[in-house]
Amino acid sequence: VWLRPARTYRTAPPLTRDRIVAGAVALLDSEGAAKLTMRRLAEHLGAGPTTLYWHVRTKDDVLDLALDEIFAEVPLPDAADWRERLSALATGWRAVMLRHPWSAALLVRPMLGPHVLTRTEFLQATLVAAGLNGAELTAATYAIAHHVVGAALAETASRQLADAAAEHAAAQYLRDNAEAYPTLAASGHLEEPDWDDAFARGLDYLLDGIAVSLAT
Amino acid sequence: VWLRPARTYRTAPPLTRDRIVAGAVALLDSEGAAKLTMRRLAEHLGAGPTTLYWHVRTKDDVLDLALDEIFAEVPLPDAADWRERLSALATGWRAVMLRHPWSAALLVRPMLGPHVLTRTEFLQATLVAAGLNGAELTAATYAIAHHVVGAALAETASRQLADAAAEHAAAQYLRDNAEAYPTLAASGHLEEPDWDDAFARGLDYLLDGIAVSLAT
DNA sequence: ACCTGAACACCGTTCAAGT
DNA sequence: ACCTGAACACCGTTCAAGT
Repeated sequence: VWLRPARTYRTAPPLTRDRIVAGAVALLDSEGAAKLTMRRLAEHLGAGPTTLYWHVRTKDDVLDLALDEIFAEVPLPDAADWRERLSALATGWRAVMLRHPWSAALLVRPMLGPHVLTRTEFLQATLVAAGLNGAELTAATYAIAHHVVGAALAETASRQLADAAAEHAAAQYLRDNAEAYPTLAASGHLEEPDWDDAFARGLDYLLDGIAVSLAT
Repeated sequence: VWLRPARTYRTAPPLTRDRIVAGAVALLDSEGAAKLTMRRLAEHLGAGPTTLYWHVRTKDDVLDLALDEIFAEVPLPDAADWRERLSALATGWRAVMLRHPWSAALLVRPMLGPHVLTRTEFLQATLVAAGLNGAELTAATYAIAHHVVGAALAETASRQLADAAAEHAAAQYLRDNAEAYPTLAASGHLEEPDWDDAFARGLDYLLDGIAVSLAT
C-alpha cells in the first residue's frame, strides 16, 4: 500500500482513504477482527457495498492501513537516559496494542507503514546513541520489538479465555494433569499472571543484557 | 478443544480426528492458511463437504489442533547447562515455526494444547532448576517465549515480501525517505538481516540479563 | 455411530453502468 | 472522478436424511 499514493480530489469528497481507515479502526475496536467486512465497513460509512474499492485495492490494504494508523498513538518519550527512553517507548507501544486487541493478529504482515517506521526509527536511533552498531544493533532492535509484540500477543490470546468458565476449566485441566506438568501446575501457569510486572521484568532482563554488551 | 475427548470407535474408521489434523497440517504447509477451507480439507480427505463436523466442532478447533500438533516436532534438548538447554529449546522451537509459516498467525489463540504445554513445562522447569522462582520465573518464562514467537512472526512477515520486486520497492522507499528515517536507512533496515544471527544474539541478551539476576 | 447433500446466511472482488 | 448494484465464485455451519 505504502507505495501507492492516496487519490487526490478537487473538492472535499464524502469518502476518502482517511475516513475508511478511521472507520475500520472504529469497527475493529468495537466488534473485533472477525466482524470487519468490506460490506459492513461500507455500510458503516454510508456507502454502497463495493464503493471502497475505488479508494483501496483490497481488504488487506485496509488492514495494513488500520494497523499503521494505531501506531501513531505510540508516544515518543523524551527521557535523556537510553534505558528510560526504551522502557517508555516499549511500554507505550504495548499499551496501544492492548487497547486495540485485533492488532496483534495483523503482525504477520510486513510492518512498513510510515507510523510504524517512525517508531522503529526512534527505537534504533536510541540504541545507536547508546553505542550499538552492526549486528548487535540489529539484534537489539528486533529483540525489543519481539518482547513488545510477544507480550501483546500472549496477553491478547489469554483474554480470549476471559469467559470465566473457560478459564476455570483450563486451570482445572492443568491441575488434573499435574504429574505431566508439575512445574506449570505449581507456578499457577494458567492463572492470570501480573502481565505488567512480567513485561517490565522481561524488558529489564533484555536491557541488562544489552548494557552488559555495551560495557565490554 | 483440549477438554473434549476425541470420539472413540469400535472399528478402525475412515475418518478420525488424527487424520483430520494431519490433513490440515499438510494443506497448511503446502498451500497456506488462506487456502485451508473446511470444504477443501474434507475433499483432501476424501470425505463429503460437511463430514468433518462430526469429529470437530468448528474450524477453529481444527486450527488449534494443527498448531499444537507441530509443537510435537520441537526437540527437548538434554544438555546439562541451563543456558544451553534454553538456547537449544528456543532454537528448535523457532525452527519449527519457520518450517510451518502459518503457525505464527495462529498464536493469538490460547496455547493450551498438550504438546505446547509440554514445551512450556520444559522451559519453566529449566528456569526453576537454574534458580528462578516467583515473579522472576514468570517473567523469564514469558520473555523467552516472546523472543521465539516475535522472531518467527517477524521473519515470516518479512518473507511475505519475498517477491523480489516488492522487496526492492520497499528498500527504495526507505532510501527515498532517508531524511525521515536516517537510522533505518543507514542500517539497511529493510534489507534482509541475518535472521539466525539476530535471533541468537537477542536470546543471549536475554539470558545474560537472567544470569545477572541469578547472580545477585 | 458415522456420513451425506441441500440449504442458509454470509463473504471478497469484478465490472458494466450510472452521475 | 466517483459511486452503484448485480453477479460470480466462494465461505462456515446446520440439519434432516441416509446407512
